[in-house]
Amino acid sequence: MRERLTKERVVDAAIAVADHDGLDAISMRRVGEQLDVQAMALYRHVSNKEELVNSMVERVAARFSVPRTDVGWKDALRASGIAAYAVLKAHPWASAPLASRAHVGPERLRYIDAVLDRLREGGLSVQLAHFALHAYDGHVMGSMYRQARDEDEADAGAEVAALRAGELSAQYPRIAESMTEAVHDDDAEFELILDLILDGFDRLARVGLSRS
Amino acid sequence: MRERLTKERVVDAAIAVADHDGLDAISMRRVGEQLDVQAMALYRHVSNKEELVNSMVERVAARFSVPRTDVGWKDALRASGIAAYAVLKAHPWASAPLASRAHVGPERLRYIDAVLDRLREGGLSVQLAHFALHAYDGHVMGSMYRQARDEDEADAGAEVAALRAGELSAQYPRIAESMTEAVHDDDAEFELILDLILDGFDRLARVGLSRS
DNA sequence: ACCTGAACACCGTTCAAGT
DNA sequence: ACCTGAACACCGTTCAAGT
Repeated sequence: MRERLTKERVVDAAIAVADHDGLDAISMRRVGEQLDVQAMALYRHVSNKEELVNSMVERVAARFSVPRTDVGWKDALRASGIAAYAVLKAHPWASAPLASRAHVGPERLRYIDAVLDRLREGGLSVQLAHFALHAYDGHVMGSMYRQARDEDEADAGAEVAALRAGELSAQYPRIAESMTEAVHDDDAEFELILDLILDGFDRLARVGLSRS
Repeated sequence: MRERLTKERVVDAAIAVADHDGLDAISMRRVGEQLDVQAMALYRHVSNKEELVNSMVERVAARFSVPRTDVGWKDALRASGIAAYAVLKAHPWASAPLASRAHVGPERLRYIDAVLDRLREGGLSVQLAHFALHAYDGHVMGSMYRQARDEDEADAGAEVAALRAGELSAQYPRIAESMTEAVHDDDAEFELILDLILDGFDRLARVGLSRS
């Protein structure tokens, strides 16, 4: 009845749990349950929980598509950034480990190398490309990290609730203004800042960063 | 002998533990031990672990100094960003909760309101200031979040170790180039990207973002 | 060869009991 | 009023045992 366990099935099951209930819901017992197996059986396929999580993250990173080489570097990186953002939207729990750079595996390296290559081709020095990678990557992973927590916990806190209700607007007038007048469109915001980063580094590259 | 417990002492002890061993080392039993008290005694002063962590984060946020109002907005925000970054460097465990926007308390709101005020004064529309806040805040909190994990775990992974050893440089040539030729100066990187963000939004404000 | 049961040292948290 | 002990339902992980 029960299929034989494989590492692939273990990681799949863990991803299903995380997609449903978040990364904190991952426990060896819970993943085992998902597979109709005792927690201890998982240790045949992953050496410990950390390796399981790393494998889950790698699986997500494997879905990041490398920037195209047949269009301009900014267009290519813009598109690959938006694509990675979309992948993360489907697996928001992966944002935290990805943003924190805990364990960088081969899939991640493949992606990073391709991004660096585009940046270099865009005329950025090795030094500037290194900075640009961190700005780009930090923005892509970091944006989803912030959003993930904004949603999944309704743990807004008493103050934010009061703000939303219109109280405290005297105490924090600019926040009140922002909450009532600004459009809160995470996707538009993501793209605007992404462009700002790419254009900013383009400008720096063209000015020529002599020190490097 | 033992001083009476107060919420302040509980939070102080927890911060000491986190400064020493990271956020994951925080447990009610461990914090109790630090205070020569059973874990259960802490529940007199915090309603649960989540509230304890929120209080720890608020204490760090209390040390963020608001941007000055007697200099230009970009200089002011540049300085306050660097100051916040320095505070986080002393308490890197706070970066994760701050970057994720889990629980925003009064100290955080005070800081955010002041940043928004400077941005508005710089001529940014409500909409643009809202985006700029996220870019600015995400960069400040996010940079330290990445660095925190880069260091505290020597869990670099087999691949990164191999890269450092010069192997795999054929497979990931751009990463190899970056590792050998680029200067890895986190502070300089932080400031360059901070400037890029501030200058970018300044430019957008001056061009006039008609939609908003 | 593959999975399980029992066990160990941890968690957060509740609640009745001690002083 | 303030702290503790015992307990409950969880963790990750080890190891000997079962099939």
